[in-house]
Amino acid sequence: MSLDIDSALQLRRSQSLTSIIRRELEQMIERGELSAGERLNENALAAKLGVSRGPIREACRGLEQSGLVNVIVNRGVFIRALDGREAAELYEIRAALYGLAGRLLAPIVTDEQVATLARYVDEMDAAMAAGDLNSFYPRNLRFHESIVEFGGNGRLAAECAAIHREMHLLRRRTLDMPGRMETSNDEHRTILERIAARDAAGAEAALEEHVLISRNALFGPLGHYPET
Amino acid sequence: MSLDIDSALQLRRSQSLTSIIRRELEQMIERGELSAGERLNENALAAKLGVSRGPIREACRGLEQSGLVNVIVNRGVFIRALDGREAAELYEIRAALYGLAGRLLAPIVTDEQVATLARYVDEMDAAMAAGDLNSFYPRNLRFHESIVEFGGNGRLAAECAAIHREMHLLRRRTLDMPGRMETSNDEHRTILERIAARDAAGAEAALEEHVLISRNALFGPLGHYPET
DNA sequence: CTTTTGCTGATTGTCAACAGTTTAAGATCC
DNA sequence: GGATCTTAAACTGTTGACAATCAGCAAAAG
Repeated sequence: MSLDIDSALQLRRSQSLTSIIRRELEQMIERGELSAGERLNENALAAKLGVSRGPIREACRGLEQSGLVNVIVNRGVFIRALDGREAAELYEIRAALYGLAGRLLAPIVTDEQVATLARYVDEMDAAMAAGDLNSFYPRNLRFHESIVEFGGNGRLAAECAAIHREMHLLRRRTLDMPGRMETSNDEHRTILERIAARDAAGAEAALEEHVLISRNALFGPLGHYPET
Repeated sequence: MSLDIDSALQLRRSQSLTSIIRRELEQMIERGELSAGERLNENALAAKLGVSRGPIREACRGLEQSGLVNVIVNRGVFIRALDGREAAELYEIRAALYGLAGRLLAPIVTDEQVATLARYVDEMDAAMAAGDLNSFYPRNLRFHESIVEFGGNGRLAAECAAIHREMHLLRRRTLDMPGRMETSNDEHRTILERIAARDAAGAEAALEEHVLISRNALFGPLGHYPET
């Protein structure tokens, strides 16, 4: 896990140790190597990465601001744990933002972009038929990312990516549920059709609903926020 | 501007210097004491606040992640400047989030909350009649904050506050424009009426439109993003 | 037996110093 | 006079060390 010497020296002209470490920690969280509630030991991390505590601490302050860790004074930094209420809140926001993305994209989408999105959906179908979840998941990610990116609002894309990162703080995954993969891709087809038809309002509604259905698959169709 | 010794020692039991400094810098940006593009000198800041560079740097990494500053390696941290495109993108996101807030609030709003919102609108009318912009602006802020807070999605409120902070990176202010104050409060009344009527879709639409009208007052009603 | 008090080790918060890079002024040359 | 190289000052990136604080445990008091 130690950083390559040559590339590290190259990178340090254009990147600081802090940013490298921050990205490393983000990926560790995304891969689940750091689980929610766990504490980050500054000394241990510094020793493991071969740097001093300064850059580690700076990276942690960045992670704190992006919501991936909690910092308690004189106690340390803890990988943030999303409780049910916070997760539900995030899903609501995510639904609104994806809806916006669909509304933005529909009027300006190119045929080529539609073809790209269609390819993702087809590949998800194939992965589904093969029961290959490890292949399904990245396509699913790319499908949603592409819709947001093609929409042309760069900040929206960044915001959605940040929310997606934060979702990894929740242990349970929606798509792990039996049968969710099939219905999920049906929804993807609906979204695709409405985008291809340049139907802004329809695409917005379909994307919002898609996210909210995912939330309900986790929490059940509640009117209120779940406690845990 | 040096921190009061006694209160500083009190606070250091519950807060780190880093968080104090971060808040201080945020307020400096909000008050316009730090203007866009300006560079932060770590040594000067450290001397001015009576601390070392460590906490300063940590605070800056937090500000970087929340989008208030840009960090260029070996060059320093610069107060971020919002160009027209980024500002327009932010307005789009803000419109969607405020729309969501209205949709969430309408079904659950209490009579007391409606009365509070009505009071803000009345006070804005009074400020308007007196031509008192310095009184209008904080009521306007509280009106929007309250709608988001009453909606019950705490994360949404935090997100809206972050976007609002970021808006201060834009020099021109919407409400400074002649006539905007009047039309703005008309829109507030519409929003209030629809919330009071528990009309979720109507409140959502009114809030979205309100934000987009503000954007257009800045940029003109464009279909595309302005260059500057 | 439970609670409180006082240690001990580990960990965080902060600082001052060092190393490398950028910037800007001055000298040199055309 | 203008351009380019040189050099020094200023600044950032990083480090190691010191002081303050916290968690855990043992001993003493009730």
